[in-house]
Amino acid sequence: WSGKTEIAFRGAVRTIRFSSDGRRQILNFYLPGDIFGLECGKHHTLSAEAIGDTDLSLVRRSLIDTAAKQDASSAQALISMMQRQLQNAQEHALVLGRKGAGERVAAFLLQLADRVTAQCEIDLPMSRADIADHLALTIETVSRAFTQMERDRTIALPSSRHVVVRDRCALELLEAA
Amino acid sequence: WSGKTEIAFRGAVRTIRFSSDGRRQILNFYLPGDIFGLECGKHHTLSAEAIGDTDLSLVRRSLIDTAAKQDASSAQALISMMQRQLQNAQEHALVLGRKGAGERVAAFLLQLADRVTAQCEIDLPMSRADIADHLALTIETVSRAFTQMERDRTIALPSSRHVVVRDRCALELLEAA
DNA sequence: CGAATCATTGAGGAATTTCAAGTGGTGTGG
DNA sequence: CCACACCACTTGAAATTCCTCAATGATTCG
Repeated sequence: WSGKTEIAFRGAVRTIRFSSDGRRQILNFYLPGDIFGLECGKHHTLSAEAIGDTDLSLVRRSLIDTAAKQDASSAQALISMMQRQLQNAQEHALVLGRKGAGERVAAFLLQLADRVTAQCEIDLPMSRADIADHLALTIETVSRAFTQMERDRTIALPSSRHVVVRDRCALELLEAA
Repeated sequence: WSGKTEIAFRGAVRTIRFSSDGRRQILNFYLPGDIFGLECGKHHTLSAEAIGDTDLSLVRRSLIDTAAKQDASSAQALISMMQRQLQNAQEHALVLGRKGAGERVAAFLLQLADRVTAQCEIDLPMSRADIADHLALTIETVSRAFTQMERDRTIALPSSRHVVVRDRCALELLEAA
């Protein structure tokens, strides 16, 4: 995968990097409407995978660059999208570096809740393993965090891929912990 | 601090984010010649501090943006700088997420070694606390990692702020571990 | 129904943090 | 010049958190 920028229409996408010894880190998940691939420079440093059936719109990188060259406003748009990506990456570093397991999962759920239309009903397109590799935890630890939140009545889990946020405040409190 | 992009001439700078409960995460260190502040969008999400005496060159953000608008090549330059920053942030997330204490310190030293002229003699401008807050470890763990490397003859520590890389291969091996 | 995959749960172990004490250099005042 | 205080750093032992390993449950699909 190289030289393309993409927009997810349906489904979900994960961007991945592998450490030298094969451990997987999921950098981000992309939902319908999100744009990704902006970071690709000359070297391929990451790969992207669809999660389940996904419709994408591909845009050649060269098209974007020439558009940015010719049109000041597209250049500005590109720059501010990259700024958001950069801030997002830094936020992620903060979460990985300075938060415990429960706090990471809470932050993840809140971030997701803000991105979907029904802000209390989240359909997780990704597996526990994906969440674990995004938050730098194990599957088991993620699962335990979910169960704990369910016990505390912070969330409900009608099914393992469907989360209902019962108490957003408690979730925000948990994130800060 | 806002709306400025800066170039370090002398000394060093750290960029910082605080988690809601006050824990500090140092996102990056900047050495002479480095450029930082590209990520600043409308909201201030991070702050920057000089480490010791530092000379800086400030550039108004608006100047950069207008330059990018008028000149295609400056826009391209800005975009590729941001790409590098983004890749760097993702690499950092990988380090924080998927590496142990020793590996993080090794990665940090290698990264630093590649940035200074004398590739084996590193003068650390930052304290152990700064390194700890960058690598998401404690002061003590960083200190222990240094001591361990010294015992293994991987590095030498003439003083606590001066590192001599004795065996770069061992360091690279350690990083991958 | 059985197999396969994904998720949950529990017990034990490993790595890092926390807490507490000690070292070493540096500057200051006697 | 030495005693002292101060700071950053180092070191050790105990505590905590998360991971590993192993078993069990739930859901889907042939």
